[in-house]
Amino acid sequence: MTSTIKDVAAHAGFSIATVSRAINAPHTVNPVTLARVREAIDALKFSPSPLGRQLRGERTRLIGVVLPTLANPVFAECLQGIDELASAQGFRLMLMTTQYDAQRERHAIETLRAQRVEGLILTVADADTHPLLDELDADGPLYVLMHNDTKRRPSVSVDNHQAAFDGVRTLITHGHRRILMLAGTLAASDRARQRHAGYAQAMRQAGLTPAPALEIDFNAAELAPSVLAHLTTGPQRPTALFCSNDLLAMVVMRGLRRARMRVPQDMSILGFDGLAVSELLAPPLASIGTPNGEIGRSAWQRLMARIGGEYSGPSLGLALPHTLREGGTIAAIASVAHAGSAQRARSSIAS
Amino acid sequence: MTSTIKDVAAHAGFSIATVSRAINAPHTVNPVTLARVREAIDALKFSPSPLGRQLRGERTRLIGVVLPTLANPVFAECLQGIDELASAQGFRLMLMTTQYDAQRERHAIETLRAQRVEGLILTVADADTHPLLDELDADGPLYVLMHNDTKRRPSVSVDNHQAAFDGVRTLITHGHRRILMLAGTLAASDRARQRHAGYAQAMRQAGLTPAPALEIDFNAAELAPSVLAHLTTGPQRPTALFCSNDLLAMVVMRGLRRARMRVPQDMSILGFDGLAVSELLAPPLASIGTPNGEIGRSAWQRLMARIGGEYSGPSLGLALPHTLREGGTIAAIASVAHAGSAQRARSSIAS
DNA sequence: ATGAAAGCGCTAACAA
DNA sequence: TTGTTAGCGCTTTCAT
Repeated sequence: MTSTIKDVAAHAGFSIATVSRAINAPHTVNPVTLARVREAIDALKFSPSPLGRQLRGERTRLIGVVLPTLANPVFAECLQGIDELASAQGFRLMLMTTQYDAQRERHAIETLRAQRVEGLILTVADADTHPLLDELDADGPLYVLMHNDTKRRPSVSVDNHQAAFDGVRTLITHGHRRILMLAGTLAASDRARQRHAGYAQAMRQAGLTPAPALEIDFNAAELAPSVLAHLTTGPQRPTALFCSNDLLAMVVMRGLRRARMRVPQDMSILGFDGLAVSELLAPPLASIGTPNGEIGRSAWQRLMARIGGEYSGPSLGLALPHTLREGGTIAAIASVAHAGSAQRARSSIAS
Repeated sequence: MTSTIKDVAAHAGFSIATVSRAINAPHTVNPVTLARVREAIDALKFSPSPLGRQLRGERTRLIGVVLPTLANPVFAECLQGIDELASAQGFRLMLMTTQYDAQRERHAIETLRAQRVEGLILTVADADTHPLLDELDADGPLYVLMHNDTKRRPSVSVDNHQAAFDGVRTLITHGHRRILMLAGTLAASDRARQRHAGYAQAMRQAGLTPAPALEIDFNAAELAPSVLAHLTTGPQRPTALFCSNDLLAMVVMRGLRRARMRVPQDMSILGFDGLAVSELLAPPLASIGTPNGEIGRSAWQRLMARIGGEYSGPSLGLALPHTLREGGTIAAIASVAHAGSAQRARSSIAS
């Protein structure tokens, strides 16, 4: 294994060039020679070092993947999709996570670039205004964005605006009028903004007034009391929450339950991501689903197309279809009106 | 960026050797020279190609990670832990997943080895009988196993036997006597066997008869009718289920609910993994927790120790402490006895 | 303190 | 068809 092409050449009694050819262009070498070389390769358990090839300026067969985090299954699922195709096609993946930090995004890209990856698949905080991406556009490597829904750069995503619009429409259709949007770590991201825009449009179109997104630190795993109060008290309290991702929705759901609010009777909840696990909740979380595995695979294919030079210039941003999973966390507004009965039910659950 | 050490040398007016020294051993070069070289480096935005270094036989600063899947957050969390330390220490991670397939395990290891990784962190299906690991011991890169609980090789895990024992003890303490163990894809893995052994020991110690683990394909996302029947009907039906992982537990929980079984009143459930998401269920899943991030970090540290030559021979298998998260899915057996009331409750929920 | 040169494993002209 | 040779970018003797 630690043997080199030289060893094989010596063992087989030919030059290293012949060995190289035997490996890379078998048809150009005499069958008998070929056989001998192969024998030697087997005997020495030789496998050509990618390093030599890579340095030689050949294709490195290395793809860099930059993700915010793996703690969110969304990205783990994307990565899974990428990995499927990558390993099937003999590429190696180099992974870096950024924790949504611009500094780390820069570092990751530079590291990967230094490693001479042939391409990059990335999810960044903000795709439109990212100077790094301009640099990549300028002198490579080629990249495809994932989950960054932008028209200006090659990307695979869903139409976040439309998806949020559809979801909020559904809430409105169920009779909700006081709908609040909750956003997590993504608050500063392009996705969050687009989702909020979709929410706002749906609200306005129904003659309702959109509110700014309420930012939640969902790593805290506990809902802040002030937030909870905001959600649960007062005559203007929302009857439905649109959460910018499922993890957040799950945390909120739990927080509400602890405050003796019933979901969906006292509060409807709509998530975003369509995580497999969130469907296992009781009731299953209603959520706008993004085809994560497919997004990963699709990003891979686009990247390969770009690398192969068959890049279709016109369609920069590819939006895959989103789905609307109607779980059990959306109630028609009628059932919310009866504060009295909700009250009763609540106390019956109490401790 | 695409500039080489040569360009820098030319630009600075020194030889490439001096540039190399300026980078790797600044103190050995004249301060004035150093300044000039650095200037050139900045001007050309030069960063040394890892490829050259790697080929030169230097350290590649590359670590391979081999995991069964990323669809299970357990591994995503481990990877997250690894990545934290790796990027902090300037290492690059090369990732491959195996889908629990021995063939792919082999392929992954060979690929990574060919890439000249300095070390390997892996989770394999069966650590004890794995011929590949013997090869690695012989002349592979150094490795550390993760979540493979074996005494024979360097590994970081929990004591699966003990953990399962503790968990099942708790079920028994709650009065359960007919406890069944359910296993998923891991059925063939060393972990699953150890967990089953722990289950069996706890059962026997309480004078109960352990049953073979019931194998469930939890990728199906639906419980097979035959399985469901097995769990829910007959006088010998179990009152508690010990699931070999949380994902499985979640699927089972949902399946039971659909069959109008209440958790925990009609069936207690104990999971394994302690996933963050499973705690967001209602009720929160009782689960034996493994410190995944910590396992990842710990595996990293052991690997670094081995690579650095400070390997502590004696303690091959490191078992991190597991936790027992007592969620809401375990009921004392008394409440199960009243089949009548359960029946009533069930029908009141019906459709 | 600096430079010249060899070589890591490999591929691709170019020769024979 | 096969061999010779020149690098790819870098580090590292060994000279100077």
